[in-house]
Amino acid sequence: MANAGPVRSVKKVSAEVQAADVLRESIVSGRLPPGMKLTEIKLSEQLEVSRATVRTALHQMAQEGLIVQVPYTGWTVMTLTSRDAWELYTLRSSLEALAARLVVERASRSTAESSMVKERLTKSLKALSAACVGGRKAEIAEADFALHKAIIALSGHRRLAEQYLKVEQQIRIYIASSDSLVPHPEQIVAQHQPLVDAIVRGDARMAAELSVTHNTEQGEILVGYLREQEARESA
Amino acid sequence: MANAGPVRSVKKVSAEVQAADVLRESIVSGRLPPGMKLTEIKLSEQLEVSRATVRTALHQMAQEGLIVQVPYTGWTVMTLTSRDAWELYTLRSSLEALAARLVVERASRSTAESSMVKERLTKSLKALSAACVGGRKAEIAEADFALHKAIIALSGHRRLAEQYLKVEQQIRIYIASSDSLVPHPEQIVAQHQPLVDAIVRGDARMAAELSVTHNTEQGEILVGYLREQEARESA
DNA sequence: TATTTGTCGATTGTCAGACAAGACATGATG
DNA sequence: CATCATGTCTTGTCTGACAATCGACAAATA
Repeated sequence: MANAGPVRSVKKVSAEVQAADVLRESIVSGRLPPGMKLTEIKLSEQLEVSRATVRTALHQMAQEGLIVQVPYTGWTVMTLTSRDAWELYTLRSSLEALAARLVVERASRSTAESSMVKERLTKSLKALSAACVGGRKAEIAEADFALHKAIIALSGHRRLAEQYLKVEQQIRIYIASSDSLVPHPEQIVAQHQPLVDAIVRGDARMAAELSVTHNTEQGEILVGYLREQEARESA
Repeated sequence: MANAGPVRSVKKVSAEVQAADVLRESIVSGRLPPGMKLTEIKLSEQLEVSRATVRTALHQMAQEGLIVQVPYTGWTVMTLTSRDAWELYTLRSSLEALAARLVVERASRSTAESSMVKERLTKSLKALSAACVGGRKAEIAEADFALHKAIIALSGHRRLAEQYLKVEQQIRIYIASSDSLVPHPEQIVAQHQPLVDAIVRGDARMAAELSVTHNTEQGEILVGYLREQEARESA
């Protein structure tokens, strides 16, 4: 994620998917800001694909919660309120707690699985720690996402991963809009270490609980920040 | 749900949505069985809409997890394995537990909210009870879904409701394929009563726990049934 | 003035038809 | 038997067109 490869090479992907990828990246990176209006024709010109292709890509993005469509009127980049933030963090919290439990269960099945889980999680945690030392917000946020995503991936639950991805992408919209939302580097490792420990230790209950509390805390910070901002704007 | 209004009247819906609705209904009702192959052209003739319109409807159904697409090859109605069942029930379990907690929290905010929650849930439970007396499997399953969905709706969490709907629809594919999966009528009320009680009583922890156990039990029955069936088929 | 009505431009919704591209089955060939 | 050409089916994508709807502004009206 940090160092984009020079060429995508071999893997041929359909124009649909390419268009969707470009759009998604533009949105989660903040290049297309919330509220930005998108029109099919302009996009088809910019992306050099037909309107039909743009359309399917737009529909997919809408499905992913990154844009909204108003019939016969247009598409706009999703604008998220404090309530949306609440929804996203409560949901994320639940999904991660489930994932944490599943990872523990999986690790308890064999020593091979167990050591694999341990290895991946400690690796992600180390990467996060390193990013915190570096101090660059974007990298920290990325490493943070990566750790959480590692837990999800280790759960081996396809639908869970899918739904989680959707939540994550929407959360990225906030991060793109203000990296003051990234917690202080000193706290981050301290926040994640216990969770990883609990999973590695095989304490499912604790792991789930830590997932919930961690996300809830993060969520409350974000919700609070947005509430303030909304109050300021409406004044 | 029971008595459909005489005429849909005013509300005009787009052909896209109509096509999607027809398809969805055909699948969850079992009229289009799992594994059934769908081709865009045939569907466009049957539904009397253009291929483009069918296409967007198909994409949406794929998104909802009801059909799968193999590039350049075709669309088929989703076939679900025992592993899929496991995924669906673990996910459902988590989502419902979250919803239950949120409903309790909401009910604790005002007596008006509280009595509304109580009213809706007891109403749904009574309907379920009545359906059990009736004894018709399809109606029982429907009332069961309705109760669960009522809890979700009462949580007031849009994204949660969306994701839950997706899970529910996929579960319906199983139910459509064999109504032997509907639990025995005598047990059903006994299974749901404690959950409703816990919510009404305001016991969030218990409500969440009951959601999990209830779903897990249901899920294990289904997974077991499917495992047997799969073993029989592979033999 | 305030309110309703009509008109117009912009944008999506839907359509038809065409061709390219990939997947799959079949049969020919070594 | 393995491998490779071949043909067919279906989706992927494009072009261009027209209808339906929305939003805003102007005009008519009370």
